[in-house]
Amino acid sequence: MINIDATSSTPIYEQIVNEIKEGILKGIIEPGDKLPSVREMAKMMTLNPNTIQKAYQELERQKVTVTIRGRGTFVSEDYKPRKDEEKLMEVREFFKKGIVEAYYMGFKEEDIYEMIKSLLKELKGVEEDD
Amino acid sequence: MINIDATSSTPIYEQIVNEIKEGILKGIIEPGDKLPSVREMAKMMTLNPNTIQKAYQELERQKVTVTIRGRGTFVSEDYKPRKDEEKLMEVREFFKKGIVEAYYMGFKEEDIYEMIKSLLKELKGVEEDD
Amino acid sequence: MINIDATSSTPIYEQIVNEIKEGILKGIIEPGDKLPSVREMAKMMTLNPNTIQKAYQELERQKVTVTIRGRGTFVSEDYKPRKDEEKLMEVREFFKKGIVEAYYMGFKEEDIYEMIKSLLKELKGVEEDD
Amino acid sequence: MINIDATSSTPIYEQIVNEIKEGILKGIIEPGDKLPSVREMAKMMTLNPNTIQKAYQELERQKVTVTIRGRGTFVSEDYKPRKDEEKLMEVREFFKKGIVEAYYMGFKEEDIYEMIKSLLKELKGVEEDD
DNA sequence: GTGGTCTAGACCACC
DNA sequence: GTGGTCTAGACCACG
Repeated sequence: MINIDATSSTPIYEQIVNEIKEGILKGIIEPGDKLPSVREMAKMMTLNPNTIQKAYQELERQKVTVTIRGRGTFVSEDYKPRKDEEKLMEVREFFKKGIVEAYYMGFKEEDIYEMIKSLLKELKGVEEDD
Repeated sequence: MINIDATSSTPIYEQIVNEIKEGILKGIIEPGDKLPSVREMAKMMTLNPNTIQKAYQELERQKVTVTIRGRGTFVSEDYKPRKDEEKLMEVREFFKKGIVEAYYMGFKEEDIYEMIKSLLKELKGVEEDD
Repeated sequence: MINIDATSSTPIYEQIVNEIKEGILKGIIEPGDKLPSVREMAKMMTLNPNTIQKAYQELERQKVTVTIRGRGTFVSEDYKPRKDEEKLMEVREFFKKGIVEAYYMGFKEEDIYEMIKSLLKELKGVEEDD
Repeated sequence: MINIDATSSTPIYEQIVNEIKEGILKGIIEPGDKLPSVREMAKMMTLNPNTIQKAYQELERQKVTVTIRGRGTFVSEDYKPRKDEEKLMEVREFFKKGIVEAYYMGFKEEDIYEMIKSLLKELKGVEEDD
């Protein structure tokens, strides 16, 4: 389920964080679900346990997961979205970089909207029916 | 004109590249314009000339600028957009990360479209009226 | 294995790039092989690590190598040749310069073909027999 | 007749040298012909006279031209090809770089011979009938 | 004046 | 351990 590109410039632990957050949005992983243990995950993905550990810590820091001592790591059931100024700028930056690069690839506004639309569908399409 | 965030995890030279590409899109810098010399820019931004040099070389590698020996670095007059598969994935990734983070901030689809729209206006709004 | 001519007008980092690409063609270095670390290579060649770094980054930019974070730099296993117009012109230029200079040395057509043949053998002769 | 690319990494004076040597091979300029004066050439090509001067000096150093004080610069009538070891290595290097890059573009041996053949025709085709 | 290369030495994030 | 970034300062070729 989790695809890692070892040659990417994005750190592996960050790729894991992204993939898990994406999996939750898509409904593949649900609130309350237990994540595999650090060791288990490390073995599955043939990665250094320290890398998984760092990913889990980051997820917890973002309140996406909670860790219960002795039980494991679970997807938060009561995740409360929080807009802080910093996060908002970060999102803007992602979009801005995307748009700038898109323009330099010859994209038109419509192409950009098209891509956004397709990504929105991919990420939340599952729950579209509620 | 160029804002650098020294605390950002994005390397300084990359921030410079982004800012210049953005400035060109916005029409603040125009094709044919000369960029400040490496030393001049370094002094202006109180950065090491090597850092500017790296940014300029990356811009040239991307064909955003051309350098003329002994004269300086200029914004390309004949930039030809090219879509390669890799670049396309990169853009998709930027947007995907933006959308995922936006959802985790509590954004709705409309909020995302709103932000994209505002960014598109900011980046290309100047030329929209001709 | 890598021979550097410090007196050459060709930059050292570029000589390194060329030598490594040549080594791969000759089969001396194989896809998947790890290159010496930047520091190791720098020590071996008594060069500054930054110089090696620049060579390695250029190799990666050309997709000749990939780097895996924390592990090192490796020869690409899946190198996909791509002809772009610009590269084609570059190759033509190399050959043209070679031919012009050859004529000025008194070479005949046969001599030129002879030299090309000998170089082709040298560069790919190893795999010729499979 | 002389095409200069100001954005090329090849120095302008060197491009001039190459173009003139090529023109002589092609028979466009003939032994005994007078080259335009430095100032004249500089005005024609809108280049700095120093650049032309440097090109002419290099041509003379290579014995491709001779300068007669007060009369001007002329294409040598009695050019004697000289193979020195150094020149030979230089030619080999040009060809080697061309071949290496050609292989990395996906060229086969035949493609390389094809390109060489086409260049030979282009450069000496005119005199093929003697 | 311009950009390009190189050295020396430092600090950092990642695995 | 690995590569990546940055500073400081030097030297060079080119126009």
